[in-house]
Amino acid sequence: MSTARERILEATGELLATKDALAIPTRAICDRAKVGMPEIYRQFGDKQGLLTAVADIGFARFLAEKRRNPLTGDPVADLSAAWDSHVAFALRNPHLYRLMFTPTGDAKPQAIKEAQAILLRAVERCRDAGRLRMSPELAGRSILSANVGVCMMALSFPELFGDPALSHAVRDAVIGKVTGDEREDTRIGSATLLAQALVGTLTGTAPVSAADLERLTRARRTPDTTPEP
Amino acid sequence: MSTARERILEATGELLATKDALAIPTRAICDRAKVGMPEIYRQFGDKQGLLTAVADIGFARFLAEKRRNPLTGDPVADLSAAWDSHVAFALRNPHLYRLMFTPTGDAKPQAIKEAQAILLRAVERCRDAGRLRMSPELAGRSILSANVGVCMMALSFPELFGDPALSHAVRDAVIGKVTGDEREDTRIGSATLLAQALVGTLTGTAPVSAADLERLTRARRTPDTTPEP
DNA sequence: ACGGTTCGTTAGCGACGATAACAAGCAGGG
DNA sequence: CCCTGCTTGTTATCGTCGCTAACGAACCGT
Repeated sequence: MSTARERILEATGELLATKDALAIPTRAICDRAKVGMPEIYRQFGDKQGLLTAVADIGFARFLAEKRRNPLTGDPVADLSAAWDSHVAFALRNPHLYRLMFTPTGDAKPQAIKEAQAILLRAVERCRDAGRLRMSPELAGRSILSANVGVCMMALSFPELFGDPALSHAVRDAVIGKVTGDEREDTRIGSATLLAQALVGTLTGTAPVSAADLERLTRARRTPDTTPEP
Repeated sequence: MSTARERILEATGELLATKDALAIPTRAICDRAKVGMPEIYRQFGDKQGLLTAVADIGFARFLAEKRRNPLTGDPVADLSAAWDSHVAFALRNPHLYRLMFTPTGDAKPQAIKEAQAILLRAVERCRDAGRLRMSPELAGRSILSANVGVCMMALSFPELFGDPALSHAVRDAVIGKVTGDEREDTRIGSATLLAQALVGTLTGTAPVSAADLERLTRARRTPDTTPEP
């Protein structure tokens, strides 16, 4: 048999799969957990305390799911995968997600700092790969803010904002801005082709190596890594 | 003397400036509005009905504030200004904002479609100026989702996400991606300079006009407007 | 065996959302 | 004028909620 505290947390989590957190009566929790009402207040002091404890457990699951995400060689692709797993978690546990990311009153779960820390590490891998254009802190918070916004809108107004293409658009926008958007390369590449064509038509000589041009443009690009004032 | 309905709405709005919506007792509303309790239920049928009515009034103020925003010649700059006024409104009316954008239960205010419509018009002005890279609908929803996310995180976790620089970073990211980021022009411009230098060194002739190259690159860019499959 | 801690049970308080029942005012038509 | 119908105010009450007090039973180490 599990302890009373564990049963209360588990029962709350199960009821949270059906109703919103504030719509769950403590008596229903006690019934399901086979516990008397005072046990909740002995263990958590408050209903808010119970809910924040549940939110923290939710964060633990959330972060465990993110840690289980394998790291590929491309840290930017890992950022995208983390974004998608975030959205999937929100859609799979809507009420728990709202409890975690829109705390009521002054009951802010402190586990969000850990989520930010994990994102920070993922962003720092991008920086180490030379693919970050701002401070890791600002980058991580930008991604998390936009990610939460997409999830909240998808949960609150699914008919208008539930489209997965919306999530992908915002994801590519913010990740692309934070890291060096790979479209830059293709665009500069097309300008390179243009330059090659110009050289070819104007001189009739063989075009310059694309690798040479790429090296030159990369040299021009790196100073942009410093944050704007 | 105003009608009972107006007094109830006004009283609720005033109390909403101090507490969260769900923490406001209907009796406090009745006391302040000088109304008996049944009046609320005669007018709005429900507390949810009252709150959604208040949320709709909040949307009206929100949209009026946006409409008051003057239109400059640069539609992209107008998008940025709209983003900033959105954030300012959220920080000025935190509880009302949460009531508007994170509805409880099934009480979704329908006024959000109007907000999306206004954003849509602002985005279409960008498209008419040739500065849009996706469908206006997707663009508007992307901006609104990210905007709401920044506001919600700033309200819920101000010590971590209250930095205005964070709002600006996400704003520039999503607006830059949706419209044609002006950095593209500068980057392509530098590549153009590179091409000019190449042409100059390899041939010794006068470089091609930058306007000609810009016209060519713009011709290559427009097909990207079509949404990805 | 004993005292302290944890857990379960009952009962109850005060506040809340919501409703019923009824009275007061005020319109317009006979 | 009264009668009728509608909106507004008043009081009382119901059921539920979060929360607590009081008491008792089980457990555990010394």
